[in-house]
Amino acid sequence: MASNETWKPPEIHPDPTRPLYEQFADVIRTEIASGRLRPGVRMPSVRDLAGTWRVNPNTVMRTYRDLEQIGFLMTQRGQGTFVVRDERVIEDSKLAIAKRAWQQFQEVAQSLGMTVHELIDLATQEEVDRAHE
Amino acid sequence: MASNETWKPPEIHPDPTRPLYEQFADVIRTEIASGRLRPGVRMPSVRDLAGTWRVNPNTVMRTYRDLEQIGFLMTQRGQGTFVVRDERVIEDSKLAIAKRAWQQFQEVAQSLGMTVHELIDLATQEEVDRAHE
Amino acid sequence: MASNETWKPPEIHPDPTRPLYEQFADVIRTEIASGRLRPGVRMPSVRDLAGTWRVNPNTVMRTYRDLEQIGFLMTQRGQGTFVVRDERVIEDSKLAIAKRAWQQFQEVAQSLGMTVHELIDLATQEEVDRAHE
Amino acid sequence: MASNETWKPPEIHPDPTRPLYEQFADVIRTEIASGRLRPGVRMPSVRDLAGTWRVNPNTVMRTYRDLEQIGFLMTQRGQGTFVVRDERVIEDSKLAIAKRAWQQFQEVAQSLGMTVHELIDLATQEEVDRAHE
DNA sequence: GTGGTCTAGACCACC
DNA sequence: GTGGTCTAGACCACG
Repeated sequence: MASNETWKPPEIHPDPTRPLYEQFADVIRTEIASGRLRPGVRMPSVRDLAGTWRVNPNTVMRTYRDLEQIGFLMTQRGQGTFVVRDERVIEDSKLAIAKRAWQQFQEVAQSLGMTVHELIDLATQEEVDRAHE
Repeated sequence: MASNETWKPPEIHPDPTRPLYEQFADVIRTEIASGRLRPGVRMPSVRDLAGTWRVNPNTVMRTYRDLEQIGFLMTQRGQGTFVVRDERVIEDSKLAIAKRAWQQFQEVAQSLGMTVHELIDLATQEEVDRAHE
Repeated sequence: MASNETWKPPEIHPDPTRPLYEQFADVIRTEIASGRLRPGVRMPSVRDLAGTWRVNPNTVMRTYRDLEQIGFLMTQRGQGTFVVRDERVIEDSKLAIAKRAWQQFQEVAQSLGMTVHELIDLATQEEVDRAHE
Repeated sequence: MASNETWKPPEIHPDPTRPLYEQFADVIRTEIASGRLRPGVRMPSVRDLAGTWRVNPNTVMRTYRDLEQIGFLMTQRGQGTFVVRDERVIEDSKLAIAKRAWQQFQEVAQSLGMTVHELIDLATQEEVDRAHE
C-alpha cells in the first residue's frame, strides 16, 4: 500500500508569533498542493521530522493529527502516516479550505459594510493620502 | 459635548476558541463600521455591558482598552467611554482591518500553492464539481 | 487685605486624557507666572469658577487645594481664596517646579544612559532616517 | 536560537501613586537602554518575576504585554518572553521616549509662561538666590 | 456614578 | 514548564 517515493522536508523559518504546529501544517499542505509531496507517499516519522526541524515531537504530532482531520494525511497504526491516496479527497479538502478562507474574507467585508470588491480595493490601493502628511 | 444618542448592544454568540475580549472588539468594530454605533456616542459603562453580556467587567474593560489603543474609543476620566469623534481615525482603522484580512487570505492561497485569483475561483465555482458526485 | 483687582478666567480647552484639576492648575499657574493674575488678587469662588468652566465644583476645589499646597494660593476661611501676596513665595514655587521638571528630565536621560544634551538632541532632531523607508 | 545570557532583576521601590505595571515597564526599559538587559536575552518567566518582586503574576503579565506592544519584548508561545533582537526597534523606542520627555518638559515651561531655556536656567542656577537668605 | 489597578485563583493552549 | 484568558472581588482616582 505504501509508495516507495520519499519526501525531503523543506527548511523552515518559523514565525514565533504563530503556533508552530499550524505553520508546519501550512508547509505540508503547500508541499502536497504543489505536487512535491505525492499521494500515497509515507511521511517521515514524528520523531524524525521533529529531529529534522529541531522541535518537540508533540508539536509534529499535533500537526499530523490536524492534517489527518482535514483529510490530507491518514495514519495506519504501526505502519506510519501517509499522504492520502485519493486525489479527490485532497481536492475536496483544498476546496473546503478555500471556501472557508473566502467566507471569512466575506464576513470581514460585511462587518465593515462593504462588498468584497470594495474591501479588496481598499486593501490593495496604496495610500495616496499619506503623502501630504 | 457628548452625544445623546444611545446604542443597543447586539446579542452575542461567543466562539469558545477565541478570547471573549477579542470577539467583543470585533462586535463593536462592526457596529461602528456599519453605522449603528456613531461617532461621539457614549458606550455603555463597563459594568453595564458586562451585565448585559453576562461576563466579568474586567473582560469588557480589556475590550475597551484595546479599542482605545487602536483608536476606536476614547475614555474621559470619570465620565465614561466614547466612540471617537474623528471619522478619519475610523477610516484609518478600516484600512488596517482590510489589509489584515487580505493578507490572511493571501497566506491561505500561498499555503495551498495557488494565486489569490485561483483561490477565489476555486471558492466560488464549486458547483461544477458537485455535479458528478 | 484683599486686592480689589479682579481676574477674568481664560477659556479652557481640556484634554480629555488628563485630569481636569491638573489642567486647571496649569492654567492658573500660567496666569500667575505671566502676571495676568497678580499677587493678592482674590480668586473666583469655587462655585463661580466651576460655573464659568462648566465643571463639577469638586474639580475646582481640588485645583485650589493643590495650588495651595505648592504655595501659589492661600485660603482664608470665610473670605475666599487669594493669590499669595509675597512674590518670593511664588518665585520659590516656580523654582521648585522648575527643579522637579528638570530632575525628571535628567532621570529619563540617565535611564537611557545618555546625557541631557544627547537626550535633547535626540528629541529635537528631525528623523532623517525615516526618509529612506 | 535564544541567548544563554541571564538577567538579574534589580530591586524595586514602588511609588504608590503610579501603577506598578507602569513602573515595572520603566525599570525594564532602563535595563535594556543601559545595556544590562541585552537583545535576545530571555526574560524571567511571569511567575518567577512576580515571585521576586512579590506581586501578582497578572501585574507582571500586564507589563510584559505592554512592552511587547511597544516593541521591546516578544513572546514565543510556550517558550517564554524575550528582549527583542532588532536593535533598531530599541533605538526607535528610545526616540519615542526622548520626544515624550522633552514634550513634557516643554509643557511645564509653557505652564509657567517661560521658554525652555529660561526654565533650564532657573532650574540649574538657583545657588545665586540662596546667597541672600 | 465612571474607569483603573491589583489580587487570588482556576483553567487552557502551547511546547 | 511557558504565556494567556477569565472570574470574583477589593480598593482607588476622578467628576
